[in-house]
Amino acid sequence: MVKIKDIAERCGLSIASVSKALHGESDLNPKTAEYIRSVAREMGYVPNASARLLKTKRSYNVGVLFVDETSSGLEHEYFSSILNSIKNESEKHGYDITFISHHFGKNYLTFYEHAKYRNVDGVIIASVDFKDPEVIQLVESEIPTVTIDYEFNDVASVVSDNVQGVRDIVNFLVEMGHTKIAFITGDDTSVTQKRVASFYKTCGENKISVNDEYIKKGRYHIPKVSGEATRELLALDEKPTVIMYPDDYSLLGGITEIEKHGLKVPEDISVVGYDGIKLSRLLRPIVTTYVQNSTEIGIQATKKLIDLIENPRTTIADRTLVIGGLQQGETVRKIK
Amino acid sequence: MVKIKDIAERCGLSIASVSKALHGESDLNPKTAEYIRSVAREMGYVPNASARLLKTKRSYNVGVLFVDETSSGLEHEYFSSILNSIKNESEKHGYDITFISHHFGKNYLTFYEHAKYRNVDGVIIASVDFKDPEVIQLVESEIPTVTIDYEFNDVASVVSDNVQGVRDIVNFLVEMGHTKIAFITGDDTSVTQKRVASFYKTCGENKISVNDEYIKKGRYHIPKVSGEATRELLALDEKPTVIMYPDDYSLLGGITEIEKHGLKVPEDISVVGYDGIKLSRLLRPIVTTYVQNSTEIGIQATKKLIDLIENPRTTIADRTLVIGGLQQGETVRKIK
DNA sequence: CTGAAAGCGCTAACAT
DNA sequence: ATGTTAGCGCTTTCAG
Repeated sequence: MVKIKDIAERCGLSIASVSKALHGESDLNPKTAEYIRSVAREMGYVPNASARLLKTKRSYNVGVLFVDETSSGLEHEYFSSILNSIKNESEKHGYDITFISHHFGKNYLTFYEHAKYRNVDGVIIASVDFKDPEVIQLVESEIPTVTIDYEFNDVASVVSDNVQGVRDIVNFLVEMGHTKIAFITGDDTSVTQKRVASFYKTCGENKISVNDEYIKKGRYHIPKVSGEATRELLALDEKPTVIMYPDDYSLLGGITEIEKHGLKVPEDISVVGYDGIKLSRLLRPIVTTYVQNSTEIGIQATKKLIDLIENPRTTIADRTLVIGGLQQGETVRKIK
Repeated sequence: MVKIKDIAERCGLSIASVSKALHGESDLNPKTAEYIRSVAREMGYVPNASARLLKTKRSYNVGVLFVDETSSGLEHEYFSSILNSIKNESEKHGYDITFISHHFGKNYLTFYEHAKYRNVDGVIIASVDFKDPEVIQLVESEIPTVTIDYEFNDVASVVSDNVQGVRDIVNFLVEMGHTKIAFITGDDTSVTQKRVASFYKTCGENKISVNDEYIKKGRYHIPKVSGEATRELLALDEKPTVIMYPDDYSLLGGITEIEKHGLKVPEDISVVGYDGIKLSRLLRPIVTTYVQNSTEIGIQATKKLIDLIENPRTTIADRTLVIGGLQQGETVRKIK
């Protein structure tokens, strides 16, 4: 491994000069600097991030906390897309990514400890149980953090506009003549609470009285659960004319159930998803869904975090709202 | 930040003793060691991976090279699933993951340089252009590497059994009475070459003469391309009775095209995918596809790499074949 | 059993 | 314009 000292020796200069040349400091003869750089290049010099960090306390590493109970957080398109976006944006700024986890090396580390262990400059948190004491420990620590789809007081956040999302969906359904609207929700999280609140509010604005039997508790990304909820809805005396699902995967579970009953989408019953995964456009009929702008969410979160890291004084830990858009699709039928 | 020195001072001992206690060295009074550890715990000590690395040359960091032209490699379920599996397996062994990329911080770094910069102990390479000189530089370097779905001489690899996959598919099709089998391939990679070779071979074994018009060049994960290839196949005088697609996404593009022609799957024409993404089980009809064992691939690759890192002498850089399984599904119709 | 000291590769304040 | 030097936090010989 070639190091600064090697270059210094080869050039007959001090390591300080080499370091300066490599950083383009001004108090060095430009000729000398260029010479040093050419030698460095020729010798295949690559700086050592760890050695640098030890001195500067800056790792140029962004921690990413992305977990769920099933350890398959990355497999949900919404999150893998956000992650991909965080990765691309971070790299653009010269940062790398480190996944924060319960690092079971020799001994158990909490999220915060893991972040310290790897000296990350900041952490982006998404798709976790935000009530977890370890997550709270992390956001309350001195490490800059940005949360995605959740808001802590005084912590920067980037959130997809779930209120607007559900409002857009409901308004669209009303336009299409629907009033018997069922809603299968996701797990009980703040995102879900916002969606439900927006559902009631928008229904109210449209003078639609919500039938409580039409609200079913479901789970995110578990088609089977929404299939069951769908079955219950179909068993009602007064069936809904449209069912809203918590996400596009769940919608598929619902459609399967609907077809089992010999019904067709959207002729006999309409359905709406959420997320706007790529497949929602590939399926026939094209899925009616609210497309979350996952790429933008990742970009905003990363920019915010880097800003927080590099300009702690002038950056405020506010909330960034990212709006998506309704994909009208073909799974909602116009009534009357 | 509490460091070893702080603990040493608090205990009235030397930093050497503290370091030893923390590592459970035997040449230390057990009582003293336990005392030191309790103080460390109480003070909230977390080791500094970078400082340790500087001394030991071990980062406990695994580099992961995952790219494609569109910078969306992570969004393909096959790869995000492998990545998730690499992540989980690495963490189990006390390793973290660093994405290797063209790190555009101050100056451009090659993959190899980036790997050195971050001091990764080894690299897992997947989903890249394996002809890229930078990739070759990396695998030929002193850094331990494992490739996924590609084989270099003398480089450890973990590959999904594409030969068996296509064989299983073709044999199944033949059992179902098909002889007019079309095959839309993926990009021209070694994986594709293996699949095509296996296609010809298996057809031969079944005494089926392959009509060259039935072989179409396609692209992986681009439904539109396979849609077009499908259109060409449907325009033939003697249409195939079944079309094999390079992946499950592409299959959806094909189905869309088929339905545009007023044909139904599988009544009028059968289709087969590849990969076995989750959705392939959620769709109706359930997709007939070959399920690649992506989780196992990730686990094997990680284990191999760590073995290579920790036991360089005794570990051989061989090839590990991971087999999948045919998901019979419902998109292939039995003929006669 | 415990401690002193060297040094990993780098930066940056302080000389010269 | 260039060089000296003191660490960053840790491990690890080698002494005691």
